[in-house]
Amino acid sequence: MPARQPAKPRARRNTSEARPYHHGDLRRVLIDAALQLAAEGAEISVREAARRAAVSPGAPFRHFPNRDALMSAVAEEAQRRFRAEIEVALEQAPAADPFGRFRAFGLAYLRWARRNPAHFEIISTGRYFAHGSSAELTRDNAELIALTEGILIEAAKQGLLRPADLKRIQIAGRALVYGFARMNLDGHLSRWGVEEGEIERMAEGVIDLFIAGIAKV
Amino acid sequence: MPARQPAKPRARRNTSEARPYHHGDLRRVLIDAALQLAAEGAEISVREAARRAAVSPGAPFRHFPNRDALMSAVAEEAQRRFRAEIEVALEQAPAADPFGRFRAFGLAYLRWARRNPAHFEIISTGRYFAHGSSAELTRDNAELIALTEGILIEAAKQGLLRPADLKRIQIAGRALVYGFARMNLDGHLSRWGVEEGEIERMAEGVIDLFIAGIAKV
DNA sequence: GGGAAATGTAATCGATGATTACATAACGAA
DNA sequence: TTCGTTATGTAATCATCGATTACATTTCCC
Repeated sequence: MPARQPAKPRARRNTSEARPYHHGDLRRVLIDAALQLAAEGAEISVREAARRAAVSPGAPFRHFPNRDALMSAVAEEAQRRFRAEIEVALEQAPAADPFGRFRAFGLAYLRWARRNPAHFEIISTGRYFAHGSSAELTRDNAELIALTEGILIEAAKQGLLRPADLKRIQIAGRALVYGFARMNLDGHLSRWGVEEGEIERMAEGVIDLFIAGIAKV
Repeated sequence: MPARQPAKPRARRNTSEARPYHHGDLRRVLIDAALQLAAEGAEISVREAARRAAVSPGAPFRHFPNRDALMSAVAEEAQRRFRAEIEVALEQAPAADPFGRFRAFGLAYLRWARRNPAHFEIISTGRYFAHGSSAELTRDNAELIALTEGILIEAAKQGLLRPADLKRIQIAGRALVYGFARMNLDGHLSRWGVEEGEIERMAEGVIDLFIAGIAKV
């Protein structure tokens, strides 16, 4: 693999500067800077990312045709982390217990969204760039959808569900989890009188309520 | 009430212009222009609103200290319309039928969000301004929350619910509806294979599924 | 070695939110 | 009616941002 080292320039011409003219991996650094900007609650701007990479304002455009492309790359990275964390959580839940898996999925989803609000916003909102433009993003997303679908199919196979259209259950479940995550993100929960300390517990309660609602009595 | 007429200026000095120097009700016109900008899917910019009001770029700042204040006023107007439409829908549903009312609420909510995506986004996201700054917005919102609370209390009083914490049910229901609205808004539904024509039906199905889940069996 | 390609810089453009000094109209008290 | 005060709009200006272009430097590969 061509993991280039920064490769100290052979001849240094500069009087005092330490950084070589070429940056090493500016693309990567810009994405990380943007991710951190978001995490700090700031707007992501190309210039600020460039500033943090100690590079001229025009440099980023060598790696991204426009701001949207940077945002798209940022979203890809965030979505990768999101998916990875959920999959780790699911490894702890036995495949034979669909409701346990559903619960684990929902909790991991909500926990990540809560810990990474700005990143969650970027990957879920489709306001920062055209979501269709990234194949990787689409793939990661489809993978998560397939995951929940598999869980529900298993539940149906075991005869755990009340009679209902599977797709409808799946979408309702996702809407519930997505909605809770966004209510928190958008500051609705405090307006609903849910204290910061209660959120985690309320998340569990809401998920369990949903499961009880679809489970055969 | 001091509903001032535009009050044709007594003496006209201008050679050809039709519009008087003072605008009549620029504040109102700016809000409407901004609402229309949003409805057209464009970004709301102070300058563009001023342009549409045929007024200089600095004029809006006589009525709004900054862009956020304009956005806040826009949100207030949108939220007023939102609340009004939901309340009209609820008038059609008898108070004695809580589930019918819950259903009517959800459907009216989702229909408005679907027909006014940009306005819904503005009032729900809290990304465009500080939501706490508008008392009117807070009041309209609290009113809607109280509405759903009343519905659930009535359902409990009639013994229609399975045993569960009311607040938990309320938040779950709101998360479900909010989540569905946002999934649609954020383009998730198409990624989930829900065609445009199916959305309305799917919305009903999801709401009914939730009601069935909380109803006593 | 040396030329082509990649990558960064500098200068510049148009749009935006915001501020300031100034112009004009409306209002109200004498 | 008149005249000063206040409200409201204009013009000019600034800093920031995304984006483009011409140019400089470095790396890569034949």
